[in-house]
Amino acid sequence: MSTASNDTVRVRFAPSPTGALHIGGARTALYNWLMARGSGGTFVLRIEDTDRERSTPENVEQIIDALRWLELDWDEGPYSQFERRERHKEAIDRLIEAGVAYRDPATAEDVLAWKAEHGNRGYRGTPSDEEGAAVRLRVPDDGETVVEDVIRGPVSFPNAAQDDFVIARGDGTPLYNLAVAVDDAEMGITDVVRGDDHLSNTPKQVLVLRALGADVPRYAHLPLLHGPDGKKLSKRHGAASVQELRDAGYLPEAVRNYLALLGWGTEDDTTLMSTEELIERFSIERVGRSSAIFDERKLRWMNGRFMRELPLDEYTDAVASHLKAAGVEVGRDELRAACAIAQDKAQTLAEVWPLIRFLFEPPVDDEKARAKFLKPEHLENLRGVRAVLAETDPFDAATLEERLTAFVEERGLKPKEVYQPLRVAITGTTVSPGIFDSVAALGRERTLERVDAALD
RNA sequence: GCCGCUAUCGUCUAGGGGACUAGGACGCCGGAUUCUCAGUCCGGAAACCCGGGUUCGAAUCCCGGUAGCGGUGCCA
Repeated sequence: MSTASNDTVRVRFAPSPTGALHIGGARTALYNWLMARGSGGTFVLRIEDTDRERSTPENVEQIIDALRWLELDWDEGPYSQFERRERHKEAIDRLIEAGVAYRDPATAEDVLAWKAEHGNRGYRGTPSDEEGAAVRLRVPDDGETVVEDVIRGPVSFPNAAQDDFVIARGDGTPLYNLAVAVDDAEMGITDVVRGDDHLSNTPKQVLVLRALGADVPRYAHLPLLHGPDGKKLSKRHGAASVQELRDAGYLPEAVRNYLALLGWGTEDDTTLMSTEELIERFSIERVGRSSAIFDERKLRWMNGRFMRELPLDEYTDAVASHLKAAGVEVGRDELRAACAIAQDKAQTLAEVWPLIRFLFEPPVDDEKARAKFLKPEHLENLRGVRAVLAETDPFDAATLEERLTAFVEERGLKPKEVYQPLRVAITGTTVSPGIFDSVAALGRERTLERVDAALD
Protein backbone atom coordinates (compact mmCIF):
# COMPACT_ATOMS: atom_id res chain seq x y z
CA MET A 1 0.00 0.00 0.00
CA SER A 2 1.38 3.39 -0.82
CA THR A 3 1.39 5.76 2.07
CA ALA A 4 1.33 9.51 2.19
CA SER A 5 4.62 11.12 3.15
CA ASN A 6 4.65 12.00 6.80
CA ASP A 7 6.72 15.16 6.61
CA THR A 8 4.06 17.45 7.97
CA VAL A 9 0.90 16.23 9.58
CA ARG A 10 -2.28 17.37 7.86
CA VAL A 11 -5.43 16.23 9.59
CA ARG A 12 -9.03 17.12 9.07
CA PHE A 13 -12.27 17.16 11.00
CA ALA A 14 -15.06 16.44 8.55
CA PRO A 15 -18.47 16.48 10.21
CA SER A 16 -21.68 16.15 8.30
CA PRO A 17 -23.97 18.96 9.43
CA THR A 18 -26.92 16.97 10.64
CA GLY A 19 -27.49 18.93 13.85
CA ALA A 20 -25.69 19.83 17.03
CA LEU A 21 -22.14 18.61 17.53
CA HIS A 22 -22.24 15.63 19.88
CA ILE A 23 -19.50 14.82 22.31
CA GLY A 24 -18.38 11.96 20.08
CA GLY A 25 -17.79 14.40 17.27
CA ALA A 26 -16.23 16.85 19.69
CA ARG A 27 -13.75 14.22 20.80
CA THR A 28 -12.89 13.39 17.19
CA ALA A 29 -12.29 17.08 16.53
CA LEU A 30 -10.18 17.33 19.69
CA TYR A 31 -7.98 14.36 18.78
CA ASN A 32 -7.37 15.78 15.32
CA TRP A 33 -6.60 19.18 16.78
CA LEU A 34 -4.28 17.67 19.39
CA MET A 35 -2.38 15.82 16.66
CA ALA A 36 -2.00 18.96 14.58
CA ARG A 37 -0.97 21.16 17.48
CA GLY A 38 1.38 18.57 18.90
CA SER A 39 3.28 18.20 15.67
CA GLY A 40 3.21 21.66 14.19
CA GLY A 41 0.84 20.30 11.57
CA THR A 42 -2.29 21.67 9.96
CA PHE A 43 -5.86 21.22 11.10
CA VAL A 44 -8.39 21.40 8.28
CA LEU A 45 -12.13 21.84 8.77
CA ARG A 46 -14.25 20.37 6.04
CA ILE A 47 -18.02 20.19 6.07
CA GLU A 48 -19.39 17.06 4.42
CA ASP A 49 -22.54 18.56 3.02
CA THR A 50 -23.08 16.60 -0.15
CA ASP A 51 -26.45 15.45 1.13
CA ARG A 52 -28.38 18.62 0.39
CA GLU A 53 -31.47 17.50 2.25
CA ARG A 54 -29.77 17.34 5.61
CA SER A 55 -27.26 20.11 5.28
CA THR A 56 -28.60 23.45 6.43
CA PRO A 57 -26.73 26.67 7.17
CA GLU A 58 -28.06 26.51 10.74
CA ASN A 59 -26.57 23.08 11.25
CA VAL A 60 -23.21 24.21 9.91
CA GLU A 61 -23.33 27.23 12.20
CA GLN A 62 -24.02 25.02 15.21
CA ILE A 63 -20.93 22.96 14.55
CA ILE A 64 -18.76 26.00 14.09
CA ASP A 65 -20.13 27.54 17.29
CA ALA A 66 -19.35 24.37 19.19
CA LEU A 67 -15.78 24.24 17.90
CA ARG A 68 -15.27 27.89 18.77
CA TRP A 69 -16.58 27.40 22.26
CA LEU A 70 -14.25 24.42 22.69
CA GLU A 71 -11.46 26.68 21.43
CA LEU A 72 -10.44 24.20 18.76
CA ASP A 73 -9.21 26.52 16.05
CA TRP A 74 -8.64 25.35 12.50
CA ASP A 75 -5.97 26.45 10.06
CA GLU A 76 -7.89 25.89 6.83
CA GLY A 77 -11.55 25.90 5.93
CA PRO A 78 -14.28 25.45 6.55
CA TYR A 79 -14.35 23.86 3.11
CA SER A 80 -17.67 22.84 1.72
CA GLN A 81 -17.57 19.43 0.16
CA PHE A 82 -20.62 20.30 -1.91
CA GLU A 83 -18.79 23.23 -3.45
CA ARG A 84 -16.06 20.90 -4.59
CA ARG A 85 -18.47 18.79 -6.63
CA GLU A 86 -16.84 19.67 -9.97
CA ARG A 87 -13.58 18.18 -8.71
CA HIS A 88 -15.46 15.07 -7.75
CA LYS A 89 -17.14 14.85 -11.14
CA GLU A 90 -13.79 15.11 -12.86
CA ALA A 91 -12.55 12.20 -10.80
CA ILE A 92 -15.64 10.20 -11.68
CA ASP A 93 -15.12 10.90 -15.39
CA ARG A 94 -11.52 9.81 -15.12
CA LEU A 95 -12.51 6.58 -13.46
CA ILE A 96 -15.10 5.86 -16.15
CA GLU A 97 -12.62 6.60 -18.91
CA ALA A 98 -10.06 4.34 -17.27
CA GLY A 99 -12.67 1.60 -17.20
CA VAL A 100 -12.57 1.16 -13.41
CA ALA A 101 -16.01 2.66 -13.02
CA TYR A 102 -19.13 2.16 -15.11
CA ARG A 103 -22.74 3.27 -15.47
CA ASP A 104 -25.30 0.82 -14.21
CA PRO A 105 -29.08 1.37 -14.05
CA ALA A 106 -29.62 -1.30 -11.35
CA THR A 107 -31.79 -0.23 -8.42
CA ALA A 108 -31.36 -1.29 -4.81
CA GLU A 109 -33.88 -4.10 -5.37
CA ASP A 110 -32.02 -5.25 -8.45
CA VAL A 111 -28.84 -5.46 -6.41
CA LEU A 112 -30.56 -7.46 -3.68
CA ALA A 113 -32.03 -9.86 -6.23
CA TRP A 114 -28.65 -10.29 -7.89
CA LYS A 115 -26.99 -11.04 -4.58
CA ALA A 116 -29.65 -13.55 -3.61
CA GLU A 117 -28.94 -15.35 -6.87
CA HIS A 118 -25.21 -15.27 -6.42
CA GLY A 119 -24.91 -16.53 -2.86
CA ASN A 120 -24.55 -13.12 -1.25
CA ARG A 121 -21.38 -12.25 -3.08
CA GLY A 122 -20.58 -8.63 -3.69
CA TYR A 123 -22.77 -7.18 -6.43
CA ARG A 124 -21.25 -6.96 -9.90
CA GLY A 125 -23.23 -4.92 -12.42
CA THR A 126 -23.33 -4.71 -16.16
CA PRO A 127 -22.16 -1.50 -17.87
CA SER A 128 -24.90 0.32 -19.71
CA ASP A 129 -25.40 3.61 -21.51
CA GLU A 130 -28.85 4.08 -20.14
CA GLU A 131 -29.90 7.61 -19.22
CA GLY A 132 -29.96 8.27 -15.48
CA ALA A 133 -27.81 5.28 -14.57
CA ALA A 134 -25.71 5.54 -11.42
CA VAL A 135 -21.94 5.11 -11.57
CA ARG A 136 -20.35 2.18 -9.76
CA LEU A 137 -16.74 1.43 -8.99
CA ARG A 138 -15.49 -1.94 -10.21
CA VAL A 139 -14.33 -4.03 -7.26
CA PRO A 140 -11.99 -6.97 -7.92
CA ASP A 141 -13.47 -10.43 -7.36
CA ASP A 142 -10.58 -11.84 -5.44
CA GLY A 143 -8.00 -10.70 -2.97
CA GLU A 144 -8.66 -8.42 -0.07
CA THR A 145 -8.32 -4.77 0.74
CA VAL A 146 -6.29 -4.12 3.85
CA VAL A 147 -6.71 -1.01 5.97
CA GLU A 148 -3.61 -0.30 8.04
CA ASP A 149 -5.17 1.25 11.11
CA VAL A 150 -2.98 2.97 13.67
CA ILE A 151 -5.27 1.95 16.51
CA ARG A 152 -6.39 -1.51 15.39
CA GLY A 153 -3.56 -2.76 13.26
CA PRO A 154 -4.22 -4.25 9.83
CA VAL A 155 -7.88 -4.95 9.12
CA SER A 156 -8.65 -6.89 5.98
CA PHE A 157 -11.85 -6.99 4.00
CA PRO A 158 -12.44 -9.65 1.37
CA ASN A 159 -13.13 -8.04 -1.99
CA ALA A 160 -15.56 -10.77 -2.94
CA ALA A 161 -17.96 -9.54 -0.23
CA GLN A 162 -17.72 -5.92 -1.37
CA ASP A 163 -20.35 -4.62 -3.78
CA ASP A 164 -19.43 -2.58 -6.82
CA PHE A 165 -20.54 0.49 -4.89
CA VAL A 166 -22.15 3.62 -6.23
CA ILE A 167 -19.87 6.64 -6.49
CA ALA A 168 -22.29 8.94 -8.35
CA ARG A 169 -26.06 9.18 -8.35
CA GLY A 170 -28.10 8.87 -11.48
CA ASP A 171 -28.11 12.65 -11.82
CA GLY A 172 -24.33 12.64 -11.77
CA THR A 173 -23.86 14.06 -8.27
CA PRO A 174 -20.97 12.49 -6.33
CA LEU A 175 -21.45 10.31 -3.28
CA TYR A 176 -19.71 10.28 0.06
CA ASN A 177 -17.13 7.54 -0.44
CA LEU A 178 -15.94 9.13 -3.66
CA ALA A 179 -15.96 12.69 -2.36
CA VAL A 180 -14.08 11.83 0.83
CA ALA A 181 -11.36 9.98 -1.03
CA VAL A 182 -10.92 12.74 -3.59
CA ASP A 183 -10.89 15.48 -0.96
CA ASP A 184 -8.50 13.69 1.36
CA ALA A 185 -6.13 13.10 -1.55
CA GLU A 186 -6.36 16.60 -3.01
CA MET A 187 -6.08 18.26 0.38
CA GLY A 188 -2.99 16.24 1.15
CA ILE A 189 -4.44 14.72 4.31
CA THR A 190 -1.80 12.52 5.95
CA ASP A 191 -3.86 11.11 8.81
CA VAL A 192 -7.55 10.35 8.79
CA VAL A 193 -8.76 10.26 12.40
CA ARG A 194 -12.47 9.58 12.67
CA GLY A 195 -15.11 7.44 14.35
CA ASP A 196 -15.19 3.70 14.21
CA ASP A 197 -18.43 3.81 12.25
CA HIS A 198 -16.31 4.65 9.21
CA LEU A 199 -14.09 1.59 9.42
CA SER A 200 -16.31 -0.43 7.12
CA ASN A 201 -16.31 2.40 4.59
CA THR A 202 -12.56 2.66 4.56
CA PRO A 203 -11.82 -0.18 2.11
CA LYS A 204 -14.15 1.55 -0.35
CA GLN A 205 -12.22 4.77 0.00
CA VAL A 206 -8.93 2.93 -0.33
CA LEU A 207 -10.24 1.33 -3.53
CA VAL A 208 -11.16 4.75 -4.93
CA LEU A 209 -7.81 6.22 -3.91
CA ARG A 210 -5.93 3.42 -5.63
CA ALA A 211 -8.06 3.61 -8.74
CA LEU A 212 -7.21 7.29 -8.85
CA GLY A 213 -3.53 6.55 -8.36
CA ALA A 214 -3.49 8.66 -5.20
CA ASP A 215 -1.60 8.12 -1.94
CA VAL A 216 -3.48 6.38 0.86
CA PRO A 217 -3.40 8.29 4.17
CA ARG A 218 -2.80 6.71 7.54
CA TYR A 219 -6.04 5.79 9.26
CA ALA A 220 -6.99 5.85 12.93
CA HIS A 221 -10.52 4.75 13.80
CA LEU A 222 -11.65 5.83 17.23
CA PRO A 223 -13.95 3.67 19.32
CA LEU A 224 -17.45 5.10 19.56
CA LEU A 225 -18.83 6.84 22.61
CA HIS A 226 -21.99 5.63 24.30
CA GLY A 227 -24.52 7.01 26.78
CA PRO A 228 -24.84 5.86 30.42
CA ASP A 229 -27.05 2.97 29.34
CA GLY A 230 -24.38 1.62 27.02
CA LYS A 231 -26.38 2.54 23.98
CA LYS A 232 -25.47 4.91 21.26
CA LEU A 233 -25.46 8.55 22.32
CA SER A 234 -28.65 10.49 21.79
CA LYS A 235 -30.55 13.50 23.00
CA ARG A 236 -32.07 11.49 25.79
CA HIS A 237 -28.71 10.92 27.45
CA GLY A 238 -28.46 14.21 29.27
CA ALA A 239 -25.79 16.63 28.17
CA ALA A 240 -24.83 14.88 24.99
CA SER A 241 -24.14 17.88 22.80
CA VAL A 242 -21.47 20.52 23.18
CA GLN A 243 -24.11 23.22 23.51
CA GLU A 244 -25.70 21.38 26.40
CA LEU A 245 -22.34 21.06 28.11
CA ARG A 246 -21.81 24.79 27.79
CA ASP A 247 -25.29 25.57 29.11
CA ALA A 248 -24.77 23.21 32.03
CA GLY A 249 -21.89 25.40 33.12
CA TYR A 250 -18.80 23.42 32.17
CA LEU A 251 -15.51 25.06 31.29
CA PRO A 252 -14.07 24.37 27.82
CA GLU A 253 -10.70 23.39 29.25
CA ALA A 254 -12.34 20.88 31.56
CA VAL A 255 -14.35 19.43 28.69
CA ARG A 256 -11.17 19.12 26.64
CA ASN A 257 -9.41 17.31 29.47
CA TYR A 258 -12.32 14.99 30.07
CA LEU A 259 -12.90 14.19 26.41
CA ALA A 260 -9.20 13.55 25.84
CA LEU A 261 -9.32 10.85 28.51
CA LEU A 262 -12.29 9.10 26.94
CA GLY A 263 -10.42 6.47 25.01
CA TRP A 264 -6.93 7.63 25.75
CA GLY A 265 -4.84 7.22 28.87
CA THR A 266 -1.39 8.24 30.02
CA GLU A 267 1.31 5.77 31.04
CA ASP A 268 1.52 7.25 34.51
CA ASP A 269 -2.20 7.70 35.18
CA THR A 270 -2.06 11.47 35.06
CA THR A 271 -5.66 12.66 35.01
CA LEU A 272 -5.74 16.43 35.34
CA MET A 273 -3.97 18.12 32.48
CA SER A 274 -3.83 21.59 31.05
CA THR A 275 -4.44 21.88 27.34
CA GLU A 276 -0.71 22.52 26.84
CA GLU A 277 0.05 19.28 28.59
CA LEU A 278 -2.59 17.49 26.54
CA ILE A 279 -0.97 18.73 23.35
CA GLU A 280 2.41 17.64 24.55
CA ARG A 281 1.43 14.20 25.77
CA PHE A 282 -1.30 13.06 23.42
CA SER A 283 -0.46 10.25 21.06
CA ILE A 284 -2.91 8.60 18.73
CA GLU A 285 -1.08 5.27 19.08
CA ARG A 286 -2.10 5.07 22.73
CA VAL A 287 -5.80 5.41 22.03
CA GLY A 288 -7.70 2.33 23.20
CA ARG A 289 -9.78 0.05 21.04
CA SER A 290 -12.97 -0.34 23.05
CA SER A 291 -15.92 2.00 23.21
CA ALA A 292 -16.39 4.27 26.21
CA ILE A 293 -19.36 5.60 28.09
CA PHE A 294 -19.75 9.31 28.71
CA ASP A 295 -20.02 9.79 32.48
CA GLU A 296 -21.07 13.27 33.44
CA ARG A 297 -20.22 12.77 37.13
CA LYS A 298 -16.53 12.57 36.42
CA LEU A 299 -16.76 15.63 34.19
CA ARG A 300 -18.41 17.47 37.10
CA TRP A 301 -15.59 16.59 39.43
CA MET A 302 -12.99 17.59 36.89
CA ASN A 303 -14.78 20.82 36.12
CA GLY A 304 -14.80 21.69 39.82
CA ARG A 305 -11.05 21.22 39.95
CA PHE A 306 -10.55 23.55 37.02
CA MET A 307 -12.93 26.13 38.46
CA ARG A 308 -11.13 26.26 41.78
CA GLU A 309 -7.80 26.83 40.10
CA LEU A 310 -9.01 29.75 38.00
CA PRO A 311 -7.68 33.22 38.94
CA LEU A 312 -10.55 35.21 40.47
CA ASP A 313 -10.88 37.57 37.52
CA GLU A 314 -11.15 34.75 35.02
CA TYR A 315 -13.54 32.97 37.33
CA THR A 316 -15.69 36.08 37.51
CA ASP A 317 -15.66 36.43 33.73
CA ALA A 318 -16.76 32.83 33.30
CA VAL A 319 -19.58 33.22 35.82
CA ALA A 320 -20.63 36.53 34.26
CA SER A 321 -20.93 35.12 30.77
CA HIS A 322 -22.84 32.13 32.05
CA LEU A 323 -25.23 34.38 33.96
CA LYS A 324 -25.65 36.60 30.95
CA ALA A 325 -26.67 33.63 28.83
CA ALA A 326 -29.22 32.82 31.53
CA GLY A 327 -30.53 36.39 31.45
CA VAL A 328 -28.96 37.64 34.67
CA GLU A 329 -26.80 40.74 34.57
CA VAL A 330 -25.11 42.16 37.64
CA GLY A 331 -22.33 44.63 38.33
CA ARG A 332 -18.83 43.38 37.72
CA ASP A 333 -17.32 44.50 41.02
CA GLU A 334 -20.14 43.09 43.10
CA LEU A 335 -19.98 39.86 41.18
CA ARG A 336 -16.25 39.61 41.71
CA ALA A 337 -16.70 40.05 45.46
CA ALA A 338 -19.45 37.45 45.48
CA CYS A 339 -17.35 35.00 43.48
CA ALA A 340 -14.51 35.40 45.95
CA ILE A 341 -16.55 33.77 48.70
CA ALA A 342 -18.12 31.09 46.52
CA GLN A 343 -15.32 29.95 44.24
CA ASP A 344 -14.37 26.77 46.04
CA LYS A 345 -17.95 25.62 46.54
CA ALA A 346 -19.23 25.06 43.03
CA GLN A 347 -18.49 22.35 40.49
CA THR A 348 -20.19 24.02 37.57
CA LEU A 349 -20.83 27.64 36.64
CA ALA A 350 -24.54 26.95 37.01
CA GLU A 351 -24.09 26.22 40.71
CA VAL A 352 -22.61 29.62 41.51
CA TRP A 353 -25.71 31.77 41.25
CA PRO A 354 -27.79 29.91 43.86
CA LEU A 355 -24.95 30.45 46.32
CA ILE A 356 -24.56 34.17 45.77
CA ARG A 357 -27.97 35.31 44.69
CA PHE A 358 -28.78 36.58 48.20
CA LEU A 359 -26.25 39.35 47.60
CA PHE A 360 -28.20 40.64 44.62
CA GLU A 361 -31.80 39.83 45.44
CA PRO A 362 -34.02 39.56 48.53
CA PRO A 363 -33.83 36.26 50.41
CA VAL A 364 -35.58 33.40 48.68
CA ASP A 365 -38.66 32.00 50.35
CA ASP A 366 -37.86 28.52 51.58
CA GLU A 367 -40.64 27.46 53.89
CA LYS A 368 -38.93 24.35 55.12
CA ALA A 369 -35.84 26.31 56.08
CA ARG A 370 -37.89 28.83 58.05
CA ALA A 371 -39.88 26.14 59.77
CA LYS A 372 -36.71 24.41 60.89
CA PHE A 373 -34.45 27.27 61.89
CA LEU A 374 -36.68 30.21 62.73
CA LYS A 375 -38.62 28.59 65.54
CA PRO A 376 -39.41 30.67 68.64
CA GLU A 377 -36.43 29.22 70.50
CA HIS A 378 -34.11 30.41 67.73
CA LEU A 379 -35.43 33.94 67.70
CA GLU A 380 -34.12 34.61 71.18
CA ASN A 381 -30.60 33.83 70.00
CA LEU A 382 -31.12 35.78 66.82
CA ARG A 383 -31.95 38.86 68.86
CA GLY A 384 -28.63 38.48 70.61
CA VAL A 385 -26.87 38.05 67.29
CA ARG A 386 -28.48 41.22 66.03
CA ALA A 387 -27.05 43.18 68.92
CA VAL A 388 -23.57 41.79 68.26
CA LEU A 389 -23.87 42.59 64.58
CA ALA A 390 -24.97 46.14 65.27
CA GLU A 391 -21.81 46.80 67.24
CA THR A 392 -19.22 44.88 65.22
CA ASP A 393 -16.68 47.20 63.67
CA PRO A 394 -15.00 46.78 61.29
CA PHE A 395 -17.70 44.72 59.66
CA ASP A 396 -15.41 42.18 58.04
CA ALA A 397 -15.28 38.39 58.08
CA ALA A 398 -12.43 38.09 60.58
CA THR A 399 -13.96 40.46 63.11
CA LEU A 400 -17.40 38.96 62.68
CA GLU A 401 -16.01 35.52 63.32
CA GLU A 402 -14.31 36.72 66.48
CA ARG A 403 -17.42 38.43 67.90
CA LEU A 404 -19.91 35.80 66.90
CA THR A 405 -17.74 33.01 68.27
CA ALA A 406 -17.49 34.87 71.55
CA PHE A 407 -21.27 35.28 71.60
CA VAL A 408 -21.82 31.57 71.03
CA GLU A 409 -19.44 30.73 73.87
CA GLU A 410 -20.86 33.23 76.33
CA ARG A 411 -24.33 31.85 75.89
CA GLY A 412 -23.13 28.26 75.94
CA LEU A 413 -24.86 27.52 72.64
CA LYS A 414 -24.12 25.14 69.83
CA PRO A 415 -22.71 27.05 66.84
CA LYS A 416 -25.34 25.51 64.62
CA GLU A 417 -28.16 26.93 66.76
CA VAL A 418 -26.88 30.38 66.01
CA TYR A 419 -25.48 30.23 62.52
CA GLN A 420 -28.27 28.38 60.76
CA PRO A 421 -31.01 30.80 61.90
CA LEU A 422 -28.76 33.69 60.84
CA ARG A 423 -28.13 32.05 57.47
CA VAL A 424 -31.83 31.49 56.89
CA ALA A 425 -32.55 35.08 57.89
CA ILE A 426 -30.14 36.61 55.37
CA THR A 427 -30.37 34.13 52.47
CA GLY A 428 -33.71 32.43 53.02
CA THR A 429 -32.06 29.01 52.66
CA THR A 430 -29.87 26.62 54.60
CA VAL A 431 -27.05 26.59 52.04
CA SER A 432 -24.65 29.45 51.43
CA PRO A 433 -20.96 30.31 51.49
CA GLY A 434 -19.31 30.55 54.91
CA ILE A 435 -21.53 32.48 57.32
CA PHE A 436 -18.92 35.12 58.25
CA ASP A 437 -18.04 35.69 54.60
CA SER A 438 -21.70 35.89 53.70
CA VAL A 439 -22.58 38.41 56.40
CA ALA A 440 -19.55 40.57 55.62
CA ALA A 441 -20.34 40.55 51.92
CA LEU A 442 -23.96 41.52 52.55
CA GLY A 443 -22.90 44.44 54.72
CA ARG A 444 -24.22 45.65 58.04
CA GLU A 445 -27.22 47.55 56.79
CA ARG A 446 -28.77 44.84 54.68
CA THR A 447 -27.90 42.15 57.21
CA LEU A 448 -29.69 43.99 60.04
CA GLU A 449 -32.69 44.62 57.80
CA ARG A 450 -33.01 40.95 57.03
CA VAL A 451 -32.49 39.85 60.60
CA ASP A 452 -35.17 42.31 61.72
CA ALA A 453 -37.53 41.00 59.09
CA ALA A 454 -36.95 37.46 60.32
CA LEU A 455 -37.50 38.56 63.92
CA ASP A 456 -40.87 40.02 63.03
C1' G B 1 -28.00 -13.01 6.48
C1' C B 2 -23.08 -11.06 5.10
C1' C B 3 -18.58 -8.06 6.43
C1' G B 4 -15.96 -5.85 10.40
C1' C B 5 -14.68 -4.14 15.44
C1' U B 6 -14.56 -4.78 20.76
C1' A B 7 -14.42 -7.32 25.80
C1' U B 8 -9.87 -5.35 33.26
C1' C B 9 -13.86 -2.60 39.47
C1' G B 10 -20.74 0.60 38.41
C1' U B 11 -17.77 4.29 34.94
C1' C B 12 -12.90 6.12 32.59
C1' U B 13 -8.47 3.54 32.52
C1' A B 14 -2.93 1.34 33.72
C1' G B 15 -0.88 -3.15 32.55
C1' G B 16 0.89 -6.36 26.50
C1' G B 17 3.99 -13.83 29.45
C1' G B 18 6.84 -14.00 35.75
C1' A B 19 7.58 -7.23 39.51
C1' C B 20 -0.42 -8.67 39.91
C1' U B 21 -2.16 -10.47 47.11
C1' A B 22 -4.31 -6.67 39.33
C1' G B 23 -2.50 -0.03 40.11
C1' G B 24 -4.85 5.02 39.55
C1' A B 25 -9.18 8.33 38.89
C1' C B 26 -14.67 9.34 39.20
C1' G B 27 -18.69 7.51 41.82
C1' C B 28 -20.17 4.76 46.28
C1' C B 29 -19.62 3.55 51.78
C1' G B 30 -17.23 5.00 56.62
C1' G B 31 -14.26 8.55 59.47
C1' A B 32 -11.88 13.52 60.20
C1' U B 33 -12.22 19.00 59.37
C1' U B 34 -17.23 20.30 65.44
C1' C B 35 -21.70 27.03 60.73
C1' U B 36 -24.77 24.60 56.16
C1' C B 37 -23.40 22.90 51.46
C1' A B 38 -19.29 22.01 48.71
C1' G B 39 -14.19 21.19 49.15
C1' U B 40 -10.01 18.86 51.43
C1' C B 41 -7.66 14.69 54.17
C1' C B 42 -7.74 9.46 55.83
C1' G B 43 -9.79 4.50 55.40
C1' G B 44 -12.99 0.73 52.82
C1' A B 45 -15.90 -2.34 49.38
C1' A B 46 -15.43 -3.12 44.16
C1' A B 47 -12.85 -6.01 38.02
C1' C B 48 -9.22 -9.49 34.27
C1' C B 49 -16.80 -12.24 29.89
C1' C B 50 -16.87 -17.95 29.48
C1' G B 51 -14.39 -22.48 27.71
C1' G B 52 -10.32 -24.76 25.62
C1' G B 53 -5.21 -24.53 24.17
C1' U B 54 0.34 -22.82 23.99
C1' U B 55 3.82 -22.34 28.22
C1' C B 56 7.41 -24.22 33.95
C1' G B 57 4.12 -19.83 34.23
C1' A B 58 -1.50 -16.19 30.89
C1' A B 59 -5.25 -10.38 32.62
C1' U B 60 -1.35 -10.49 28.88
C1' C B 61 -0.42 -15.14 23.09
C1' C B 62 -3.84 -18.63 19.98
C1' C B 63 -8.71 -20.92 18.92
C1' G B 64 -13.89 -21.35 19.92
C1' G B 65 -18.21 -19.50 22.30
C1' U B 66 -21.09 -15.58 24.29
C1' A B 67 -22.31 -10.55 24.56
C1' G B 68 -22.14 -5.55 22.84
C1' C B 69 -21.33 -2.34 18.86
C1' G B 70 -20.56 -0.59 13.70
C1' G B 71 -21.35 -1.23 8.51
C1' U B 72 -24.13 -3.53 4.86
C1' G B 73 -28.21 3.20 0.89
C1' C B 74 -28.28 6.39 -5.87
C1' C B 75 -26.99 8.86 3.55
C1' A B 76 -22.71 11.02 5.74
